[in-house]
Amino acid sequence: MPDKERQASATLLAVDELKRLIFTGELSADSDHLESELASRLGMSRTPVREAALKLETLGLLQVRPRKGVRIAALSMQDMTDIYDLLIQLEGHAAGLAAAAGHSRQDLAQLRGSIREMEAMLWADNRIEWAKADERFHNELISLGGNDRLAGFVAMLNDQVRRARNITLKLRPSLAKSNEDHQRLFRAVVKGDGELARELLVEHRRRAAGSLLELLQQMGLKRV
Amino acid sequence: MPDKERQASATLLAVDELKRLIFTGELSADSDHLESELASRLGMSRTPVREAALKLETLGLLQVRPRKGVRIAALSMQDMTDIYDLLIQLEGHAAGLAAAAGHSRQDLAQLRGSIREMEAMLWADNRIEWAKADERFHNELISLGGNDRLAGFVAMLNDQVRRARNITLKLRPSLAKSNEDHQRLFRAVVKGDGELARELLVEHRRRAAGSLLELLQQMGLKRV
DNA sequence: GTACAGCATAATGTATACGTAAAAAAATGT
DNA sequence: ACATTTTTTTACGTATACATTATGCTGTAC
Repeated sequence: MPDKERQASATLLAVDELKRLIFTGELSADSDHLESELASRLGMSRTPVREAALKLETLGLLQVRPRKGVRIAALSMQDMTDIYDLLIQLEGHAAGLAAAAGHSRQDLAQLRGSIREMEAMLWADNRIEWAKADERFHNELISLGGNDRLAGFVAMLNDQVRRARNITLKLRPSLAKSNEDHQRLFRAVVKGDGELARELLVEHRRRAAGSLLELLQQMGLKRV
Repeated sequence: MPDKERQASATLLAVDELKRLIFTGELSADSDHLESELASRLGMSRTPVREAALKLETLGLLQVRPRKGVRIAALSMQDMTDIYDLLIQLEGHAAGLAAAAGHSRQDLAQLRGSIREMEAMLWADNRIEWAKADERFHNELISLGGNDRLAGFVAMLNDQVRRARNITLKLRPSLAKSNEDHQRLFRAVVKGDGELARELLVEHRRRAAGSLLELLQQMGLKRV
């Protein structure tokens, strides 16, 4: 059997790599970069880099500015509150849909698995892996809602705040409380109680958003 | 003074023009088009057309498919219900924010103007202009909510259903009922009652979405 | 020393060229 | 006649070349 993995296009590689550079902060917020510079950095010509930049622009991660190159988007506190307000509404609605859809225990197996994983990582005090499992849990829940566009919007907003979330991840207190929330949310979904699932999700996210914003303010970060 | 209007870039022209062709149906749903074909049609080279296509792809209006050209996105009934479900949530939330923000009568002048315009167009039986004023009203309301990303998402979803909406515009009954809704919604916003504004918006949109979907089903359109 | 004009420079926006891979067409054998 | 292999064509993905235009610098005038 020949190589199974298909040859990814340079443009898609550029999208992934630029995202990575943005999320890790290697390309810092509000910094400018020439297309040619990024191209040589990624080992390709300007064309795929430019195409990737245009995609990332519509995703809100950067701006392509005439003759100024690419500017990595930074978020003000207002942006952060706007994004979290939206995220809470969208995820809350999705949680309601997921619960109301009446999924079988089989459908919810992955969700349960993510919760278990989070518990394990909590014990192991591994925040990185805990955060990954947390995101998996939320993504699975949203998928169970069944509205792909909603899931897309949520993914987009999550990408926009990923840098900020990474910064504060190490400092956030009480991941244990988070795990309790997930347990209760899961039970609400199993029960098929959409309204309860929605409320629990909203409360859960609201608290997380609040503590994240507080942390950023304590750190004195005006733009992230 | 030299020409004040700045020379729009070919890529932005291509975006606008392709949007227009998609909205009017000149590029019909599920149809395929070569990049070179579109380029000569728009009187430019492949590059800006391709860049525009990539942008429109992330906006959900078409797909760029390897060696098949661009395919104009068609919506299934499921897509339509997903989109309207999302639109209702987002606009409802925005209406609540707009009302709760406690805007002055001055801030609401444009909103009032759009309502007046709709009433006038209702009397004149001009559905095209009525629809434009209707969209203006909704956009202004959302802007008053103050969350630009929310407004962007709504605009994106509106673009995705624009074709379908155009098709059914001529057939929709009772625009008068719509106008009543707007009046009541406006009063709720003036009063600063966020919860009421939200409910009114949600009901208003739900009914409109329901009748639109019903019309499409009656017409036997599986994909629009 | 300051202001302005003209020029040089640099980076984008767009066009074009080209290699590659997939699809279509043709040819060959059974 | 049908299946299979080979050839040819086609359209994209990417690289490169070029034109355009903003920006900054330099020089000159006041």
